[in-house]
Amino acid sequence: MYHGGMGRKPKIAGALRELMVARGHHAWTLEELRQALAVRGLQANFSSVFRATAKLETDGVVRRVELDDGRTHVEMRDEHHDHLRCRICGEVTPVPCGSLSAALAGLESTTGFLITDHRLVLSGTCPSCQERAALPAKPASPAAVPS
Amino acid sequence: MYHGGMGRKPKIAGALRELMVARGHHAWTLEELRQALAVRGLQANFSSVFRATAKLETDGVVRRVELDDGRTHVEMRDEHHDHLRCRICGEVTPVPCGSLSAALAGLESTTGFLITDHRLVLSGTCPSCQERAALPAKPASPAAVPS
DNA sequence: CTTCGTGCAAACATTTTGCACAAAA
DNA sequence: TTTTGTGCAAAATGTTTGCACGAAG
Repeated sequence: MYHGGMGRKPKIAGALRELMVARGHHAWTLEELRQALAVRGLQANFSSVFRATAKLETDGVVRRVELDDGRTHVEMRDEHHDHLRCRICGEVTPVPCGSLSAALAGLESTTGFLITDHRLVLSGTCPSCQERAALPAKPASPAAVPS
Repeated sequence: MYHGGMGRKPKIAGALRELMVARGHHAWTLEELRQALAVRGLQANFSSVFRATAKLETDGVVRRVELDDGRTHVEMRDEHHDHLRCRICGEVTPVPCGSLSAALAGLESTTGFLITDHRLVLSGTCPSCQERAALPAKPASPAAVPS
């Protein structure tokens, strides 16, 4: 016995757009999107999130990007940018790729390739995690410093 | 009834190294490696290729890179470089990333990130595929020119 | 003996699709 | 009615691990 359409709270795709334009987070995995919807009171199935984002992609609203954690991420499709990902906290920050353009133009002429797209994933440590790493593990227990 | 060790033709890892240093191909998927071994007469199991490459990675001989086709690729670990991938024929060409270094240094100071690694995947059309696309589908049927 | 590399199968993680069905048009 | 969006289950895809076992030391 199926109960698919259920109450069918109107729309997942719409809620996803609201979520993603609200920012605070930049590149979402499908599971992150599903959980964020749940927090907002919309219990959606993973498949539905998958299909809703697929539709948003078709409509040109979002773009799918592969960062380096094996899962696909979805982001709003504003102007092109690259990605800075902190290896410690995992947060993804967009960065403009202006300084790259010149380098790409040079590559086109030296390689003969027609470059139609690029994706630059930068890995490193974000400022907050650098601070955290610089501090003793806890001021309260200075003897607990690991190395 | 298992017959695991079989004849155990000496070594997969060694054969993989030979394959990969021989070049002609740059970034290999595990399946590509397995097939290439088969052509050379070494029937290896996918898992064995997986583990052999894992070992090579641990030994610092190869590196794993995620290009944009969903599968993991393996490449020899010489100096760092970026990747040009043709969207038509799929061939991957390494390119030096010298011109990028300056841009990265600039990003470090403007973002506060400590950038420890990067991966640039360029997509486009390689020279051969550009030629192929520019030609009429076949010289024998000039009326078949698409646009 | 122990260690290592291997084949095979199964587990695992993630993405995608098939099907039924409710709501909307 | 048809179309669309949905839940659920299962398939598809790619990666990883468990286990037996032969070869090497």
